[in-house]
Amino acid sequence: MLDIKFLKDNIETVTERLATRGTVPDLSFIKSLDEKRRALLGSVESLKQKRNTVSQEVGRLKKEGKDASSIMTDMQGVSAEIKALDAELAECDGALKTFLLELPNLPHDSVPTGRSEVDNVEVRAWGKPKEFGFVPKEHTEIATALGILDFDAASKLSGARFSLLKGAGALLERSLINFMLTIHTTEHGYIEVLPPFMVKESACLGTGQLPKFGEDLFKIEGWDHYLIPTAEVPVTNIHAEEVLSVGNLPIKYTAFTPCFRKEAGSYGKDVKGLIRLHQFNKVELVKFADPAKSYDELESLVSNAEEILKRLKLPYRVVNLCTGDIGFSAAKTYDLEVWLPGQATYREISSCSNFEDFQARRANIRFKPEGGGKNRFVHTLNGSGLAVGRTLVAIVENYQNEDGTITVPEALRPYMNGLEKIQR
RNA sequence: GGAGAGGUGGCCGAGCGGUUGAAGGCAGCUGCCUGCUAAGCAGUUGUAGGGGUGACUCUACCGGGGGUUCGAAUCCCCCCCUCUCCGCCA
Repeated sequence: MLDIKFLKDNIETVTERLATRGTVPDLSFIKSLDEKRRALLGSVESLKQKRNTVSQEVGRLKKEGKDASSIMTDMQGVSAEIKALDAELAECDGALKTFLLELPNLPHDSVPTGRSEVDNVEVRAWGKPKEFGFVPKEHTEIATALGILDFDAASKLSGARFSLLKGAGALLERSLINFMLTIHTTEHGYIEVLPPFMVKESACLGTGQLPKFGEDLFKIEGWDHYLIPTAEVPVTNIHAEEVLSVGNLPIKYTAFTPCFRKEAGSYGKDVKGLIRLHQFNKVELVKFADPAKSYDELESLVSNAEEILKRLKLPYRVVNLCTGDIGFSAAKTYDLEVWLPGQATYREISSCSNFEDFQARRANIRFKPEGGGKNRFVHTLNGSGLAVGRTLVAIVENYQNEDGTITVPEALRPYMNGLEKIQR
């Protein structure tokens, strides 16, 4: 959510900057709506002041045993008027809030301007795609043949876009989770969190999934709860409605959770394999930062996620998403894209963003600045560290051998009971 | 699921229809004092929003939302959460 004060004083700038994202909002009415609101507020507050003083007067008269019935009757009218104005004011506030909740974040100055993913800018690349002495296969083919992935069983149980891992496949997924969490907690200083996988509507409003993107969420029938689409939602909202002390910043959490997404509108995209599922595992990194330092924190968050790929020796590149491709709540996003030899392409495996105070304002997460003064909103950041299923895909494809086996990356072996090779 | 108790300021805790933004205590801050010394005394300390260049001032906030009333932290209704006991259960 953008700051209404900033917005109404900078309508043209805001419009221009939002336009670079591809949405051209009509902000013209904001100013008049805000003026209307302030006018209403002024009159209702002076009426309330009148009511307060007269009510005290009534109390005093009654105490003295005098008659107050005529002013009491007068005040009935005043109260009715207050009620009507309050209702009008609430309507005004509601309209403003609804509008603000559906307005995306402003892109940071360092975000390249562009319309779609083709305008994203590669920042750096690490590792060289391996040369295979044979034609590398896609993960589905390899893993299915090895009996560690069973899509037939998954679709019998749950339909399309679900997966079922077996044997060494399930072990690989579990080991990856453990591996990532261990590095982030013991080397990168994150506190591990295991949050609920269902959250209330307010949490989804806080991080920006609602009200606009409800069609992507699974809602529990007959209940005000949603399956989390990412750990970002429960973990960021841990500190909703709180005032943190600046000395504790940055607060860094890492969390493993499954993620549930409807993927509505993605029909035909990535239909094969483990790339796009209704349920997938992810290890998430979340930070609450001092606004002055949040962009440094974004860089270190990205490097924390990169470290996982480096340890696994998986080639990747870092991409600075352009204005047309960053998410609704983000001010700036780096994607990590891992090389997939079976598809001969880089695929997104992590997305790391600084949301600045966009989420903090929604979730009301503040901090007391150094030396006191008014409470301010923190900056929130998060990133995948990493998407576990896609990491498994990358390992299967990058570590495949001509004979159909998969070599286990060295860094992972301690987590897999020393297993060096996955074979039938 | 059944029965009960409760949700008040940074924390503890009073208030239960009328100067109560809220006693008292703790904690914090500021002075003063200083041979009763891990002390004493005095003052002060919330958030959000509106108006004013400003000193300042007004409004709202006692879990959330409605209602009754001239007036609600206090009464009524609905909801949420926490705790205790019972039942069920991994």
